[in-house]
Amino acid sequence: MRPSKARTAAVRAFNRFYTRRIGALGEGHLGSPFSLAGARVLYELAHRERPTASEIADALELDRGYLSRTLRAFKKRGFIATEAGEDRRRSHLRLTPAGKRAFAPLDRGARDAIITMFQPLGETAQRRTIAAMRAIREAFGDPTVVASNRRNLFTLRAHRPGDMGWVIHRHGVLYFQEWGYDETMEALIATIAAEFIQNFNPVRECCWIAERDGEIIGSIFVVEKSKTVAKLRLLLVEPTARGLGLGGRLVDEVIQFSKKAGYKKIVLWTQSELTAARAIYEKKGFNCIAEEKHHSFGKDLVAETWELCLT
Amino acid sequence: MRPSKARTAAVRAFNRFYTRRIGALGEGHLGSPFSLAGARVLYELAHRERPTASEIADALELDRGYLSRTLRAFKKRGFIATEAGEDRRRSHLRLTPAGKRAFAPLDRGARDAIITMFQPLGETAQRRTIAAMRAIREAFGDPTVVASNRRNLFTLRAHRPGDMGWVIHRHGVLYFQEWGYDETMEALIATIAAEFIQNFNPVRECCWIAERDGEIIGSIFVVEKSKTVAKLRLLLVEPTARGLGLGGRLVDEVIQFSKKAGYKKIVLWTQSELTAARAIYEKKGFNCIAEEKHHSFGKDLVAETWELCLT
DNA sequence: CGCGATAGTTGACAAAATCAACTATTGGCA
DNA sequence: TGCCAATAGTTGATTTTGTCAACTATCGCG
Repeated sequence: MRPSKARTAAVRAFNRFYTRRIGALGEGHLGSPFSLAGARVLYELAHRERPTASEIADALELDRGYLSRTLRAFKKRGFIATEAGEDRRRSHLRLTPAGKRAFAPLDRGARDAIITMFQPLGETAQRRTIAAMRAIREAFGDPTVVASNRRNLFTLRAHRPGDMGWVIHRHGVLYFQEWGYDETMEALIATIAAEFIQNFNPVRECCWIAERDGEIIGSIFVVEKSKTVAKLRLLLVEPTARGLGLGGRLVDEVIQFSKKAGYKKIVLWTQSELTAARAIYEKKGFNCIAEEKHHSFGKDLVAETWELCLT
Repeated sequence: MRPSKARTAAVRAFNRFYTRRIGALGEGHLGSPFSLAGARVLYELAHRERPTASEIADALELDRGYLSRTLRAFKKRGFIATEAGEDRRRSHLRLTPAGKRAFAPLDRGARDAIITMFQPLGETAQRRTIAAMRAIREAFGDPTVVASNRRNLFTLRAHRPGDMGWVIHRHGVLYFQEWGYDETMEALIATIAAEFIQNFNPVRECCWIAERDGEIIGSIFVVEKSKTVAKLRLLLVEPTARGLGLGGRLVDEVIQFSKKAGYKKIVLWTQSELTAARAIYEKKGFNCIAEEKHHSFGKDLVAETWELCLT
């Protein structure tokens, strides 16, 4: 789709803005004996497995002759070692310990520059900015982002202080935005989360927090309902993380955990209109065993109880 | 706030990605007889009102000598005309019709490059990308904008969906980080917040959320303890917002509201070690009327009850 | 008036980048 | 097998880009 004039203008403004910003923080090579190009080459050397010269030239879109000279200078200074490979035209490059030492302050410089740039921002602003950067990369098909999405590159971990609040917060915001639930919904979630912590039994219960780029993108809980029945709760997937199969993965974790913990059955409570979640439950073998109309969260809803027999 | 490792890494990845992208679309000067620097200078000349050389040098962060030469070349080619101003040291620059003609294809090139880049994106992706770009620009906005924000200090508002979770989240994180409270602390906060929503009586109870730049920086609650006694709860000020007098302001709101609502007394419960909060209560006229040792949140604590008579 | 600051220019250089020619290999194919 | 186009990397020559410091002309101000 052809972008409108206003959009092209906005992009150009952003490009100008960001060109200056990147120039200002200069990849951290300012004050080091390396040029921007040199710093970028070192970065590639540090982050690749025995790359060839062409590989780096392609990655950085550098002239091969120019790169050759740069590499020769590095060799002369003892920063890189070469190993002949199968193909004797090309040689594989590798940072020597001295090279790593030379790169370290540069790397730190780049990190510090970013820290300085981010320091003044608050938690929300930081999170928003990171999300925005990710969105841009995704939009323009940055292969690494796309690949990381495709490979389901998120991590699951146990809960930590702050997580319950986060789960409550996001439930509140998302259910309000997407379905118009009022704040009593959030109160219910808060009660559930509080109970979870207060009665937490690590052998019989579990919570998974999904992260990507250090940002929480989803959650799921399983709690003991009775000796033989587990209850799945608080499945949440951030809008920006949908389509990765995260929801399914979280439910899988719950099923696996419940089996290992010796439960015979998993039940869950949801609303009929939450179709995305229902689809996941259905796919994982859950059956809807009861429906009930009710008025909650400022809406007329149909509650559903689903169950999955583990035997 | 210091960004986490994951965040710095994400920013670096974005910078690398965007450096390449900007390089690739090269401001549209590719295929034109202008260098990147030349093109940028032309752009500034085209979009400013009779700028001086220094103005452009500052805007583009170019060396004045270098710029001087670039401008001389443009003059020689008839692209710019100079007019002496009041101050005879500086002269005002202006694109001649020939200069405009020379700039036109360049400008078109830049636009086309962006159109090509955006073309494959659908409406939603485009909108999201533009929003993301704006978010980034805002986040790193001009120092002037930031300064003006700082002068606006903060705004107070009533609670909305998502706020309870936020309050819980930040209590959990901050008490953990600053005092080492474990997650049962967060659970308690969650219970309090849930109760607040569930029993909310707007005539007798209130919640204030403090915002700055659309970001929550503090909270306070007042709830009914009895007909005559109000209870102050969940006073929180973000570390980044400390020193603005926000804590005092929030307590003032509570006192004012409680008087208006006809309470005779305000009480609150806190821990002896939370000195910053204690200082505020003391300053506002509260007295500590009871102390009690207890073990909670994974720590040995001394709980205190404070009260303020409103009569 | 005189002095320090500002705008802009210039020369001398250094660094960065480009281009094209060149060697040494490789892989494919008749 | 031997030939040839393609690939990886190197090198020389050159241009472009950027930096530094010195210099002129003007301004603002006590």
